[in-house]
Amino acid sequence: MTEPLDPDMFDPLCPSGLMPIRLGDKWSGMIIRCLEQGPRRFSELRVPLRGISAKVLTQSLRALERDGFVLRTAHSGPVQRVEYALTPLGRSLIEPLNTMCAWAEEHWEELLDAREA
Amino acid sequence: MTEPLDPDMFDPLCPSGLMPIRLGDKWSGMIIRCLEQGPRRFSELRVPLRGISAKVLTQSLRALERDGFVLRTAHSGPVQRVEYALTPLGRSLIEPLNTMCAWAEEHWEELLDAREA
DNA sequence: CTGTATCCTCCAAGATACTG
DNA sequence: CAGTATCTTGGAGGATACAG
Repeated sequence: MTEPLDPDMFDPLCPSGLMPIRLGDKWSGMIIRCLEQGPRRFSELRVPLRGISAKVLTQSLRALERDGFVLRTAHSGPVQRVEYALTPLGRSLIEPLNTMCAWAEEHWEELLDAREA
Repeated sequence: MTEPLDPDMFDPLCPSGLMPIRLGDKWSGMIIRCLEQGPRRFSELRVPLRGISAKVLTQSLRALERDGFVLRTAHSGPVQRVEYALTPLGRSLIEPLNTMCAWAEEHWEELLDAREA
């Protein structure tokens, strides 16, 4: 491991390098998982993501939208109603996300044990 | 999605919640991938991880060690020589990591396109 | 070679208040 | 309801110098 990896993780355009940009933050992964079962409204997302501030949720959602993971739809009407849904690209992330979570469920006891020692 | 997820992502002990702790940072995932092919020395790791400072590499390695992903071995001798290797737990992360990277390789064109628009 | 010790900067995230 | 506008802060990450 003295040579750059293939693909080079530090190429600014490298896939691996892109991941942290949007999934390395605190909320993106969780938001995507919250949208797995179908579109949700802004305030519906705040419930399972307890603790998230409106500002941060807005920021995260905007970023996910910009990157094509999420689609924002504002329904006009007497009461304001905005829905967020996964795009096909966003849905394609569900599987790798689940792989990670499956790993965590399978190994977190070990992790806790290691941390104590 | 108005109910807590199952498992609840915000349980302090939840697997999903644990992930960002060690893999959400900038370097942990990459370090683990750098150790995939076998043990590496401190300075060998700095090459592919170009740009990482000694301080940050040390911090990351210590954390990975504490969590049981990496094993540190100091070989005594005339010249100091320290090797880092994946533990079985660390190796078990390779697959989910590769799943993520495979996703990225497959979709980053879409991601770039979305970002331009 | 393998780190420590300092100092510094930046920014994600949170708190709070306010708006159409 | 779905956000914006400000202000603040903790801590990750980096630069540099030094040490065993």
